[in-house]
Amino acid sequence: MQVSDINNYINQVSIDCVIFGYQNQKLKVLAPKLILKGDLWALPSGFIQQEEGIDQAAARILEERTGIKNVFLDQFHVFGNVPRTNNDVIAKIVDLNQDRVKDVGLDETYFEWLKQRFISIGYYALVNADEVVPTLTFFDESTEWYELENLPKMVMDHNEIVAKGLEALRLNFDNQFTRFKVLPEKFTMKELQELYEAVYDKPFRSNNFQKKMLDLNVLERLEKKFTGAANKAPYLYRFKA
Amino acid sequence: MQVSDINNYINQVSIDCVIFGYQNQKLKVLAPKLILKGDLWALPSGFIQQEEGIDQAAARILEERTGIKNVFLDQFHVFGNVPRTNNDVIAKIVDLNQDRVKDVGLDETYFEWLKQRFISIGYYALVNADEVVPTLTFFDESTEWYELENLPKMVMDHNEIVAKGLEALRLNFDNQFTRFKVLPEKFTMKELQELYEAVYDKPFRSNNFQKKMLDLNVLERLEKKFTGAANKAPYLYRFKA
DNA sequence: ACAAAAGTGTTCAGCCTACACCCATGC
DNA sequence: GCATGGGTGTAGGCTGAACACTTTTGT
Repeated sequence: MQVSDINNYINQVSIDCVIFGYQNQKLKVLAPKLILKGDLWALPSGFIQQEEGIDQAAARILEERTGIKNVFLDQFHVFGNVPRTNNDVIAKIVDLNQDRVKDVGLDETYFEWLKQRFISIGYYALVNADEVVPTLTFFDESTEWYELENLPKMVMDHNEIVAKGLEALRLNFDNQFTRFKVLPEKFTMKELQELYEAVYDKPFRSNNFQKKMLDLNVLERLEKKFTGAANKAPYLYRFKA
Repeated sequence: MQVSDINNYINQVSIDCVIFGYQNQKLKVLAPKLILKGDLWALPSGFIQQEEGIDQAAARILEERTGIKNVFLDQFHVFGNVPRTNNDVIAKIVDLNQDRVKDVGLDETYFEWLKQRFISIGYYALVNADEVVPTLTFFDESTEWYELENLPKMVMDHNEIVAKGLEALRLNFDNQFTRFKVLPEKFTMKELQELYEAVYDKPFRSNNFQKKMLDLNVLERLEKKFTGAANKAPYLYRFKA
């Protein structure tokens, strides 16, 4: 991050990404832990360049933080009620990490810029957690996946942003689940059901679930999958083109 | 509008208000006509002050343009894909209205500021059109209510913003209609139905409509309303506190 | 008595839920 | 054959739409 960059960003506007990850039949959220004495987390965030659209910016930020390209992202809300600054947290981090400040080429101007009031546009995405290779920024100590029940304390209104992002994910999931690349190319109905159960955190009945899915008319039934298990072989499905 | 104001605004962020008005059983949109040779309209817009939240800013902008206070406003989308500037339109208006520029205390700095790229937060509201006393800005020739079918050509993506605002209004109407102050304190079921029919631009069956409304459990039935007409007197209703 | 419009009841179809049953597979 | 889990069928309940009917009011 070069200081010159801040001149190319839109001022006082940020993008916060609620990156949901699917892993071991569980829905998780990616959250960097801030490099502080206390325990405090944040959402992966970034800023909007003058030449790029906001959707584009969100995709770039997500790629910078996770290494994953071509992810479907959806904007869900803008958070901009005052007071909304990270003033004290940034000051503390800078203070505690003086030794690293020069190494990474940051300077006081940048930190002051960050301490302004920000309006933040919330985006959510759903990715395969195992594909993610998190990149740490100057402010991060580590980045981990957290289950929604164990979500740690986050800066400002970031906990609220996650809650609203989850709400939006669930609300739109029937229309969007084919666009998230979390299942293998070919998958069984059971695998799709497990994904649904993770997202909504509740069980579905397999027969009714299958009926609902097939009625959506977005699945293509393929050959059967012989697993070697002592039971009927399930069909494989693929999303229609 | 003082030039000094732009230093107190958040840069490159605006708020566009889709102000729906109810009048003569019709749903309309408030749109100022730009003071140009050609015919071009825009949405009432404004900017966010450093000390105010975005919801607050939207309420202030709406009040500045319509004179109405305490209106329920809902944020529905952010528009921020590039290119998104009013460059040419502003240049033309300034050029055509040189004589008025100094009178109203505007200067080149302000116009240059306006020509930047803007990210715009969309809000919608629904008001009683007859209560509105529109205020004209430097850029407006007039301000009128337009029925949705006759919506004129607007700058940038403003037509799209209206479309998305209408979609949001309809989507949330069952949950929000009690918060819009467009009906009199006491109203008949028929009056409520006419409002619904205006919003959704389709007829409802009075018996099914009544059942649905009463099931929502937000209406309080009051005394009958004797109009003098040669038919059964309808009940009056009030929104529950 | 009658017309006009408000209000109520009732049936029908569609959808989701829940329970029961049948089928393929490997031991 | 039998346990296991996939897949299908069907009855019950809820919701919303359409139709028919009853009630109230002023002329």
